[in-house]
Amino acid sequence: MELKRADQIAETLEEAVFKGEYEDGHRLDEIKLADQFGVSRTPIREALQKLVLSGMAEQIPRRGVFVRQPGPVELLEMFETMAELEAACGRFASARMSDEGLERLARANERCRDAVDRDDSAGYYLENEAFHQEIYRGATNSFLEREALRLQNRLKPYRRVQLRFRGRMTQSLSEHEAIVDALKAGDAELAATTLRNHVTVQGEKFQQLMAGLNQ
Amino acid sequence: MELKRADQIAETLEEAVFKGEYEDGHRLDEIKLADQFGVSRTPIREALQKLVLSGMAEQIPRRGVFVRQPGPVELLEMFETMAELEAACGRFASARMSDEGLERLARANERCRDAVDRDDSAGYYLENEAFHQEIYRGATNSFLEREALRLQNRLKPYRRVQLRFRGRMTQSLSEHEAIVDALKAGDAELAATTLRNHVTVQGEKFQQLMAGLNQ
DNA sequence: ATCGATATTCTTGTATACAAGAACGTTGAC
DNA sequence: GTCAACGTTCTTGTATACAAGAATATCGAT
Repeated sequence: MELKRADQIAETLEEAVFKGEYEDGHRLDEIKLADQFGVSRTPIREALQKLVLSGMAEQIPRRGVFVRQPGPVELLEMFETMAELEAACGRFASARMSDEGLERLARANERCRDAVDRDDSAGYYLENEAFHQEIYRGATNSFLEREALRLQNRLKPYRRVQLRFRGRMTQSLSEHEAIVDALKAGDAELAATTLRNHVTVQGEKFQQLMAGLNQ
Repeated sequence: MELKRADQIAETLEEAVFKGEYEDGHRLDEIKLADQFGVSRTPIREALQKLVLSGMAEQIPRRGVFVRQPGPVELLEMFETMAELEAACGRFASARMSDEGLERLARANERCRDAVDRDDSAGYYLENEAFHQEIYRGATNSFLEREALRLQNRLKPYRRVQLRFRGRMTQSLSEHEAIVDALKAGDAELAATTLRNHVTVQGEKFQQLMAGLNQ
């Protein structure tokens, strides 16, 4: 389906905020953006409203729309929440995932292993994402799946950095195998616990890296 | 802070959708709404976009904005997700809740008991809401607290009906006491389990009532 | 040089206009 | 009577205009 101009612009702006092209507190100027995109202010205003409602910017009435990059505390909280959502997905998936789903999950993890063998962190990152999305799908709860995808997407720029730690890909793969085993065994608690710990480690690695950069 | 007109209209429309004033699939006519609220289409369009982005309506480009009342399956999924979010809040709160917070929680539950004694389901409903919000706060994770509040608010029209079941208030109160005990004991798993079960029962009661009405 | 008041400029929120696409009604053929 | 094509009407998406409020600049007094 064809997106209207305002929606296209919203996607472009969200990507730019993700990439850090605008720093925290930057005011998104309607007139400048209208010039930049070659449109009137109306679709720009509509696009900015999307950013505000998704939490990537905040609006102060009659003052403007300001970019909001999450600080370290908020990121920690988001990773904690992501860990709990993934644990919930794992719990449901352990009972509800079909045999086909388990097959796809195992294959996604094999592609993760191939990426580790190649020392390919970009490939690992993509296959890791697909691995987790297979579990969200396996929870067989569309609402929870959407919530998990939304937060996974929100944390995308930060999830990547954890792979910079030496040995993290190998460790992550090992954790994946424990997750797959728990799901195959139909062990709800084990699936929940291994997933929660797996994502918690992601958040911790991120915090450690940020702490290192700020010194 | 003073809300702009568009935001005021959005709140009014959201309340109307909550209350079921618009049935599922109803097209929200920009021109009619502009007349009704005595404004131009511009703030109406902005308000409608809020409804779309919060999931209460869907937009089909160049066709219009249509109200989306969740069906039974989606409601079940939302209650399931709510149960998992509350379990997560309970897990964190068991370790992080302050003594003052535990005091406030116990007092909120005493007000629930008073409402049961009066056979006051409206009062119970309000105090029950405050009870749960105290646990969200006690999780000491602002992001998770906002997510839980958002879904609690979304499920508001449906949570109320469960109290129509005979004996449900007394049962709910009993479950509350188990929750308070688990939090006081600092038992993360018990807190999570009792909260998850408590909210799952809410969802189940709702389904049973809907099934009865549809016959 | 600094500070407060006032004036000016700029940006936002809303109103209105217009083009394009969708929905609906009418007409003619079968 | 039904269906397809065409014409008309209505609604949406975007452009532009304007008023109001916020931000910034300037000027005068100390």
